Amino acid sequence: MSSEKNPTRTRILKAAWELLESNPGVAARMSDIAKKAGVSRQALYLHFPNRTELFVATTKYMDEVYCVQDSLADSRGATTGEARLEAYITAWSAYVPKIFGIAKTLIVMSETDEDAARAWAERMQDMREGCEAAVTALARDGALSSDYSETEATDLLWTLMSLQTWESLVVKCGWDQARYKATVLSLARKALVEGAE
Amino acid sequence: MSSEKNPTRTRILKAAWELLESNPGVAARMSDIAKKAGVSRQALYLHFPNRTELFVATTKYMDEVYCVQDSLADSRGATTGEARLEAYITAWSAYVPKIFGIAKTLIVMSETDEDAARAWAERMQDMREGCEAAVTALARDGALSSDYSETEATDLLWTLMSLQTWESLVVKCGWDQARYKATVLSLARKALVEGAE
DNA sequence: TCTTGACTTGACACCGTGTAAATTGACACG
DNA sequence: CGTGTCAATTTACACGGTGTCAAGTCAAGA
Repeated sequence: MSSEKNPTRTRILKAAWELLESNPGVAARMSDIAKKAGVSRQALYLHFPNRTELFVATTKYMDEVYCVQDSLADSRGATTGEARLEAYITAWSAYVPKIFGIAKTLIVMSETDEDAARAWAERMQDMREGCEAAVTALARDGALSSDYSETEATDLLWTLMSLQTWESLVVKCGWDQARYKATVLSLARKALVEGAE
Repeated sequence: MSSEKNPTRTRILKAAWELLESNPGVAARMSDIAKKAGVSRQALYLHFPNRTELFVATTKYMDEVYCVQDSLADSRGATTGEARLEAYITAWSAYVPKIFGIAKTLIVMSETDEDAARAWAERMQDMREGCEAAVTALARDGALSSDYSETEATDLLWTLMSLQTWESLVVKCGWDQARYKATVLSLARKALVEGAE
């Protein structure tokens, strides 16, 4: 939608996206983004009130491009709780590497910037709801481990699936995506599914 | 040792410590630290070449105060691999909350500061060696799960025990320390120990 | 032709880090 | 007693990055 509406705005968003993706965490400067977009630095402030809001808008733009809702919603089709758990972990695993660059930047900024913190927390809340749904489905099946309450199980799953865990295994330890996914899934099963091997 | 040697230097270190502990991640400014230490901002530069080095020195000062080596070394006394795993997780669990404030700051700084990144990576390397030792002990006992190579098992344990995992469960989800420790231990056992329930 | 809106240029204020120079005050040594 | 030295102070400034402001350009459209 916004692609048609406002060409330079999307040009800026794409520039920000590429920069954040190519070196995650290292917050790109406004002048870098402007240069990449072929636009003056001040033009950025015509479209976004400040740096943080530009980055937040970039994440929203990405969600739009990759129809996030659709891909994460797939897990809702699963019948059993265990199938749902697997479907959700699979969908999320595919999503994480795409958003890592910008997400990492937002996480780092969260430490000093209130708006960034709120924006990021909101996204993580959405993700948490998916975890919660999987846990609830497990509980409904009577398959949830007695070691954890539903809330604790959600906390744990949410932590296992966090960007930080992905970063640790994939980026820092050099695991490939398939190994990562299989391990998180296995860990989640062993911890949360009653009687799992 | 340094406590005797150089009073103002340690006063600065203590001030930095307190500030970093009270609001983790939000990198305290030099002027804040100076004010807290009751010293001019410029005096800081007489003792430390720059902000990063001041923070790195603060972590070393903390290690000195809490004899880290001693407490982490306890796990070496354990006979079986499983006992060693438990001892190491126990020791580390007790240590994490103490260093969290400053560690978080260093992690955030790592994204933009080369020196901070190196200093932090070095500390994490030390921690990793402890994980590796526990995994090796498990393998020696023939108790290491066949799902993972020794390297992978070390990666996984290292990730489970990372500050990020602690932060997610304890800070963001509000778990208490005992619950955190029990869960990480249980997770590590289920994942890494062959035939663990 | 006149207007409007998007964008540009150039200048500037603000903040935080790091550097530099000149000054004060205490203490030790001959 | 003066002298040197060392720690710390004050004041000032350069630099880089964000965000603001004012004035000017330029093309499209009524």
